[in-house]
Amino acid sequence: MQIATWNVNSLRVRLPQLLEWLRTNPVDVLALQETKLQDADFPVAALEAAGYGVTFSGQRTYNGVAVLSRAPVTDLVTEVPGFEDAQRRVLALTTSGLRIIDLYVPNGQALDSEKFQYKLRWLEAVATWVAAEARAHERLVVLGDFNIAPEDRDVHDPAAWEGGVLVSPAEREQLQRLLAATGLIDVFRRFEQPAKSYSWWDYRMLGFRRNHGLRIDLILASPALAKRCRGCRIDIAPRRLERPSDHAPVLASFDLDETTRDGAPRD
DNA sequence: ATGGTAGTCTAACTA
Repeated sequence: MQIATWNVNSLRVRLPQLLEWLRTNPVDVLALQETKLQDADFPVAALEAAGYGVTFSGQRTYNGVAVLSRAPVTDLVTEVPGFEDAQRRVLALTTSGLRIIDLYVPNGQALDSEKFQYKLRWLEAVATWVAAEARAHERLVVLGDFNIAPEDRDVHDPAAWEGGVLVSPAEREQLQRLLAATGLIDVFRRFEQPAKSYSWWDYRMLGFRRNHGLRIDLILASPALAKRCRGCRIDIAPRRLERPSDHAPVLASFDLDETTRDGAPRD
């Protein structure tokens, strides 16, 4: 079972790249962010033809999340309980025995901005919701664009970023609180990784060519699922293409067989 | 000290 997340920064622009990527990376579940499409404009037919069911919560111009899945979907949620929000940033569903929560965390713009306060309030509400989902679902994956680099090793130049959004103590603490409250695990760090591994590079200042990136796209798994995670990697190939998204996809593979070859339960 | 690029939609906002 392969699961991935990709902030495509406009699904309309990136659809050809997405279809090509799915051909060579036939993942079972793909969480998308920043689709920037109203539901009526979602490219249902093209993705169904590629072998995926589509579930989406869209908005014109900004935000928008979607999940592509090979297996049927149930129990769709597109609102954070008790949190009024016109912005389409969350999508939860169940497929293949897994609870999937796709998140597009607010960027926050600047630490002294109204948008940063919104980011913190949003994270607070989402943490409460995800904690409830974690209690209800043993096999939970929370993935997406978190717009938070968890640690300094996830930042190309921590000194240059100090005092900025994506790395500030306030939002990092919110992320750590979410992990502590839910037991969720950042599976990327469960495996040996190349040094300076990032998932997002600014379009400006030759960010990608100089590997001036941040790792802000995460796959979090519940303890029961993290135990079954067999790998996690960032695929930077799409970031090299003409007219790329500023984010690269992140993939994780899970071994969900209930038993080993000799029939004994695996743990 | 500021700007650089991309997407949406042609003005300015968001990232």
